[in-house]
This record gives sequence, structure tokens and C-alpha cells, in this order.
Amino acid sequence: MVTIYDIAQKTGFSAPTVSKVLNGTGSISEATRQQILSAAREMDYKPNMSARSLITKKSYLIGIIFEDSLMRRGFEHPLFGGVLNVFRQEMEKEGYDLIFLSNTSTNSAQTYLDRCRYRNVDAVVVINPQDKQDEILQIAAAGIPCISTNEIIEGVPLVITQNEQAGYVAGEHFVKNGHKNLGFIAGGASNYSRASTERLAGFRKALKDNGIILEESCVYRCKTWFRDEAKLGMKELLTARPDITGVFVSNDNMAAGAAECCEEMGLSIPNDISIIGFDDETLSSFMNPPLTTFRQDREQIAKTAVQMLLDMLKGNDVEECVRVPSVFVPRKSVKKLN
Amino acid sequence: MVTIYDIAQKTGFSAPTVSKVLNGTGSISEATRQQILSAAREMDYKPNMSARSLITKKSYLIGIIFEDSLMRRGFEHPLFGGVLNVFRQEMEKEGYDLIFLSNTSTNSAQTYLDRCRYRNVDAVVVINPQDKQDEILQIAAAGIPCISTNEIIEGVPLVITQNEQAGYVAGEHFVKNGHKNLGFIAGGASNYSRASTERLAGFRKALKDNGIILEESCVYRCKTWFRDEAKLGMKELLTARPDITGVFVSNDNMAAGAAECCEEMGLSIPNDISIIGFDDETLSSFMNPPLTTFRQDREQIAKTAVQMLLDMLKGNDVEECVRVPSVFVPRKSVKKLN
DNA sequence: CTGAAAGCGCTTACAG
DNA sequence: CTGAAAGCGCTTACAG
Repeated sequence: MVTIYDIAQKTGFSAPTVSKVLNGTGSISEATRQQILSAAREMDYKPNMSARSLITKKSYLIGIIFEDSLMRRGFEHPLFGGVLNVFRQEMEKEGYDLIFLSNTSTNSAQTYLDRCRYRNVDAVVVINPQDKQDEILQIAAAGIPCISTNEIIEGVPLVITQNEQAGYVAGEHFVKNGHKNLGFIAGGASNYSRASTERLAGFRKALKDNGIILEESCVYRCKTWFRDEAKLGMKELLTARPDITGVFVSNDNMAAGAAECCEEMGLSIPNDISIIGFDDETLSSFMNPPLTTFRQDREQIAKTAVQMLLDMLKGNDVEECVRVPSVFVPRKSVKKLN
Repeated sequence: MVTIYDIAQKTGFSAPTVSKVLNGTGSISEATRQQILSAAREMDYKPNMSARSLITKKSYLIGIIFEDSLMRRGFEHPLFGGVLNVFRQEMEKEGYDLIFLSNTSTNSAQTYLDRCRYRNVDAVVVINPQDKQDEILQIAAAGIPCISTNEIIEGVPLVITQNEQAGYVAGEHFVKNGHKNLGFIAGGASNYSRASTERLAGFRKALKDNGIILEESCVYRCKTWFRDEAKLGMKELLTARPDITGVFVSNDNMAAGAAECCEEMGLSIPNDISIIGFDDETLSSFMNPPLTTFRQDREQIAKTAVQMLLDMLKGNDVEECVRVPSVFVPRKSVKKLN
């Protein structure tokens, strides 16, 4: 391993001078600059980040909190895998590397903040919803820039889909197609989730604006985001309210569960029941019929998060919350009535 | 930030003694051990990895090479996203953290080896196929333990699916169901890929063992792993060989393309054409009819890779190549003839 | 069993 | 414009 001392020795300058040239700091004569630079190139010098980080307290490391205990889809989750991917690309362009913040540390219970300190990360991104909100607050409180791309955590800047607007569009779409008796199946995590709450609010508002009141008996709140629970929910909903003709389901995976329920009940989609999902998973276009759904804009979410985090890294204040529009993907799971 | 000097000062011992206690090295009296440990706990001491790494040359960091330029599925790839996820969990249990090795470094062209040195990684895992085999060889040549979970790189230990065996099972399945005229659509990357080669070899052998010769006109070799090219390939195959009744396609995504082709040609699956895919993507069970396919065992692949890497980290030799069986998932896309 | 000394590779005041 | 000195937080011989 070649160090700045090797370069100093070879060129006859001192280590600090070499350091300044390599970092572009201080004032250095052009001649020595060139000499040192070419020596560095020739010797194939590579900086040692540990040493640099030790003294500058800057690591060019972004800690990723990716803990998918609630959705259980890992990196394959249609939104979070995509967000992580784009986030990574954009951050690397800026010279930052991504490191996973471990939450399964064997050696004693370590908090996320402990891990941040251990690895000296410059900033943190929280990719998916999870239950350790208190630990994330610790990070923010410690002054480490931190951003969330989904979970709403008071005091942590957030980039998230315009859920309410999407809910409104879903409601409008049903109404436009002549549906009056509608249902809603919400996803959740131990309790009913925020994203679902927002989608429901928009949905309800769209109906209300069209003179339709969404009754409580038409809303089923799941405690998970799993297909099976949605299937069950659909059954309850349709049994309690056989008048329902269309249901907005909180994600495609759950919509698939709802569709399964319909099939078992001998109901045809969209002839008997219309369905709108959320997330535009790959499977959605393969469902029979292809599922009408919404696509969350992972690109935009990730890029916005990167910009904001970069801003925070510079010490600037950023907005508390940026909302990113989703894209409505109409397919064939909603029937036009009359 | 509390350092070992703070602990030394508080307890009256020296920094080296504190260090030894914290690391469990050297011989220390039980009394001082307890004193120092409790002081550390009380002061909420956290080691600084940069400092430790600088001197020990060990970072407890595993570099991930995840560069999905060929499949373009990012973390959502049914195999690689899953492998990374399990690999991460297992590695973290062992006290290692995962860091992405950047390949888009803005500041001058850096090789993966440069990035390894920069970040001081202890070992490297290559998750998906990519074209920078030479750079990966550099890593191995530099003595950094390195393992691949898919790409075959001479000299780099490999954990990979038993592709040939899977191909054999696919061939047998067709034959058992009375198929005699079979086709094969291979996936590839710029050139025809190794995984496909292996699957083809097994497929061909199964047919041969049953007295059937797979002619070259029944094999279509794609240059990508994309759906569209498979769709095109299916068209060519079926046009050139209208006698074909069953096709083995290199992945499910491509199988979906092949199915699309059939639909456009007015051919029904499985009545006119039977199809077997590979990967068991979520979409596969939603296809119409549900696709018969193979599931690669991400869990087993990742866990094996971790064990081997751990072994290499200890300085042990490991096997050159470990093959993991895949699971055959029969569904409804293969017709039983006569 | 414990500690004084040196050093990992680098950067930051500071002096000239 | 350049360099001597000090130090980041830690560990490793080595001596006692």
C-alpha cells in the first residue's frame, strides 16, 4: 500500500504538501502540484479512507436502514427495492458509498445510532416503514442528517407519494364508471397504516364530492400488508355488503388476495366486482384481468431524497415533507356500469 | 464521543489495558476487567471503527458487487435480490457489515480493487453476472477473499444452481408428458450465457436418454435476458419448426414473452404449445395458465456463500464450486399429450 | 498483570 | 508556497 509518505519521499516534498495537492486544499505552486500528481498516478496511490475519516470525521458513507419486517418482501418490494437502487446510483455519483446499518448485531444490543457512530456514517436514509422510530429519532437528535423515503417520523424530512391524491383519483375513476357502492381494504402494520389512511381520505373525499358517503361498514382495515388477510377482508366486506361493486385495495399483492376471494365466491372481475390496486407490481399486468393500479415514482422519490440529503449535508435546512405524484395505470379490472 | 482514553482516565488504568479488556486480548485480572467493562457501559463507549481499522487492517466490511447492467431488474431480480437479502442477514450475524462497491465513481476511473482498498473491505461478494470479470480477478489476485453467487469466474469460488440437473428435469417432464418435438430458448448477455448453456446441456441429455435428438433448428439463442427478444425468438422457432409442442425458456420473464408470442399467433398454452420457465417469479403463478418453472434456492445459495467466505476469511481453502439444487415447480403450462 | 512508547495513514493549524 | 509538529482513536510489541 502506497501512502502519502511514499509520494513525499519520491518527490522530495513533505507529507502535508502531498496531502494538500491530493485534496486541492491550501495554496500550492503549479509546478509541485504537477510533480506530486504525476508521482501519485505513477505509484498508483489510493487514499486510505480509515485514516482520512479518523481525522476529518467524514466518511462519505451513507447508512441505509432497510429492514423489511413488515412487508416481508425484502429487496423485491416493488417500491423499496427500486428506491434503494436509484438512491444508490445517485449517491455514488456524488462520491458517497452506501452501507447497510445492521440491526442484528450479535455483540450486545446496539441501536442504529450506535451503528452510525461505529461506522462513522455521514448521513442516514430510512427506506421502508418499520417500527424502530425511536431509534431513528435518536439519529436525527444526534445531528446526523437523516431522511425517510416512506415512513413518517416527526422531525425527519420525508419524501413520499401523494397518497391522498391517488386515493382521490381511484375514487373518481370508480364514480366516473358508474360505481356508487364502494369498498376499501386498507393495509397496515400491527395497526392500520398511515399510507392507507391517506389513500382512504382521498378516496372518501372523491366520493363525497360526488355525493356518495363511504360508510364504515365498507372499510376493512388489515393489520398486515399480506395477501391472505386481504382475501379474508374481501370476504367479510362482500358478505356484509353484497351491494358493493368496486373495491380499492391498498396494494397489488393484497388486490391479488381480494381477487382470489372473488374467484372462490364465484364472482367475476370486473363483471361482478371491480378492483383497483396500488404499486403496479409485475404480477399486476399478468392478472386476469390485468389490474388497474397506481405506480409510485421510485425514480423521483429517490432523486428528491438524494437532493435533500445533500442539502442537509451542507448544513442547509430542507422541507419537512415533499410529496411525489403517483401515476394512475388503468387496465381492465374496473367495469363501466350502464 | 467517548474514547478509550476517557475510560482509562476514569478507571485509572492505561489505554492499552482498556483496549485489551474491550477486545478480550492479553491477560487481565478479573477485577480490572470488571471495572473497565462497567465504566465502558456507564459511559456508553462505542469503538471507532476507522481508528481500529487503520491499525488492524481489518474493517469487518464486505464489499458487494451488485451491478445489474445485464438483467436490468435491479434488486427486484427474483434471484439476486433474494440472495443479497439472505447474504446480508447471515453476514451481519457474524459481525460484518455490507457496503456497496461503487462502479460509477465520479473522481477518475477507479477499479473495483481501488474501491476495495479505499474502503479497506475484508472480502467481496459478486452477486450477479456482469462483464467486469477482469476487475474481479484483480481483487482475487490481490489476496482479498472473493466469492461469486452466480457468475463463473476462473479462480473465484462459486455457489450456483445445478442448472444442468434442472435442464434434465425439464426435459424429462416434457418427455413424460408425451412431448417429442421440443424447443429451447436461451438467455444471454452479449453472447449466449453459461447458465443457459448448462440448462441446455441437461435438457439435451434428458431428451437423448429418451431417444430424442434436439436439433439445432430447435434452439434459439437470445443475446439478452429480455422478454421482447424471447418473444421474437419464439416466433422464429415456431415458424421454422411448426412441429414443436413444448419449449423450455431460460427465465420466466422470457417465458412471458414467449407466451405473448403464442397469443399473437393464435396458439393456446398449453393446448397448442407447452412452456417451462425458470426462476419462479411472482408473476409466474399469475400467468394464464400458471407457469411451470424452477425455483432457485436463494437461501441455500446465500448461506453457502457466507460459510465459504467465512472460511476464506480464516485463511482456509474452499471448494472451487458448490452446486445448489433448484426446486421444480409444476403448474399448468405443460399439456399431457395422448 | 499492567503501562510507556511507537505507529497505523492521514490532515490541520501554525510558522516561516 | 512549503514543512515541522501534533493529533485523530486505536492496537501492538515490548518491558517490567
